[in-house]
Amino acid sequence: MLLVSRARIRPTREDTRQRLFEAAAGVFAEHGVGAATVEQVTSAAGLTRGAFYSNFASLDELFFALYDERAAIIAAQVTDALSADEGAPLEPSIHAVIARTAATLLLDRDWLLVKTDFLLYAARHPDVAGRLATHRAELRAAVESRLHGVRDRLALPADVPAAARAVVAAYDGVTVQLLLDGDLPAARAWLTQLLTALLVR
Amino acid sequence: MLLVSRARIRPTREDTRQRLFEAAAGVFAEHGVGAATVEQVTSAAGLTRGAFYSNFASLDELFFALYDERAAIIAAQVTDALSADEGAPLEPSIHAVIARTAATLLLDRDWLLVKTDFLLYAARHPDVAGRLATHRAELRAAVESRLHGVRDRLALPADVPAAARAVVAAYDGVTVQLLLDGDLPAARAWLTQLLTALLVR
DNA sequence: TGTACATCAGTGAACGCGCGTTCACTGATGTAC
DNA sequence: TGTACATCAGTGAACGCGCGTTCACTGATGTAC
Repeated sequence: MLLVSRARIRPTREDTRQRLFEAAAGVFAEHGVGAATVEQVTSAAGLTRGAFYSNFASLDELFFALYDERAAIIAAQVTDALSADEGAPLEPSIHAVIARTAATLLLDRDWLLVKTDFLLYAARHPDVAGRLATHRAELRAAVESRLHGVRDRLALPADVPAAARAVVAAYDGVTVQLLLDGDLPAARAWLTQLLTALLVR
Repeated sequence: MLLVSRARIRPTREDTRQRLFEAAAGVFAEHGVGAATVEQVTSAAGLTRGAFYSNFASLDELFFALYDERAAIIAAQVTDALSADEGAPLEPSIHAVIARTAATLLLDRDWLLVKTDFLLYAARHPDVAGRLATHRAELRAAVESRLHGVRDRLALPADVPAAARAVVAAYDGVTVQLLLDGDLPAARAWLTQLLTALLVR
């Protein structure tokens, strides 16, 4: 049984995994998946390379695990944020929905870098493309379900799925611009403008 | 003076550079810039590593030179294609302009991979981001100049630059989808649909 | 046209480093008595 | 509560490979006479 009174000296296995995750997120964002090394990740985590091999079989495996974890968190956040006011007594205006979508979708630069790296990885290794497709489908489903509430006011009212895909395309397009200039407020404004043009009749 | 009558045995320096370019385009597309090695490029070109160092200082330098060359070719192609019917007796319909834009912009998968790799590289190394910005500005200018011909029929008639940026954003968004599924006809159709929604009043 | 010489692009062997991967070992944690 | 033992997560040294980079050399091309 675990002695709660005595302070724990050695971190649990899960602690170590988490430290590797966090260090890897930074290293992958900075150098890219292709160029990252085990040494960079473990030294950023303050561990030895042996610790890495005790927890993962390869950098790719860590990269996938990291992507899955972060993608799940983000999908849940987006779903929560978008469905928060659903079924409220007063149906929100479509502009309010767009504002919330634009505010929710754009995330921090490190994640965009890792996500784009994963896009390239998936494009080059079709066998892992399914992971990315799953994540995108989750986001699309969240947007779609949100759009149903305002479907009569959509520019493409008969085709909510197409509208949701258009939202994702606009998001991807703005992501590229954001990666280039790093101007988050401008990206949000631009995304709002695009979504309005795409969705409002 | 060069003897034209005798068949040339040894390729010119420019030939070698070109062979390295072509081999590198394939290797970068397949493995990514981060993971590509000098050995992969030179063996794909049928040369030794020494030949590489006789022509370039580093893989990065080759990558930049390749990007510049291809980007210039593509910018010229797009400009030509879009301005081909300008000043024609009959102003083309906006739908014709959209169709031509959609047909012109989407290019082969290898280029999309390299281009996206360069996007990530630029995002991580702001000092080279200017090269990419230049290329994007050329494309945007070509689109913008084309849109002027149909400005009265645009959804954003007062703001042709914004319309041109929207075209680029839609293009970037569709690029992501195309990298994932490789379905070029679907991507073209989808780009046409997005551009129509964005541009046609 | 022919010969002797200079140039220099590409060769391929060599060197050394960094990295991936392994593994005997350490010492903290958990368990049995 | 205390002691002896088992487990096993992480250490860090070691090995070997692949790669970047260099450089003396080769032989095709260009030039001078």
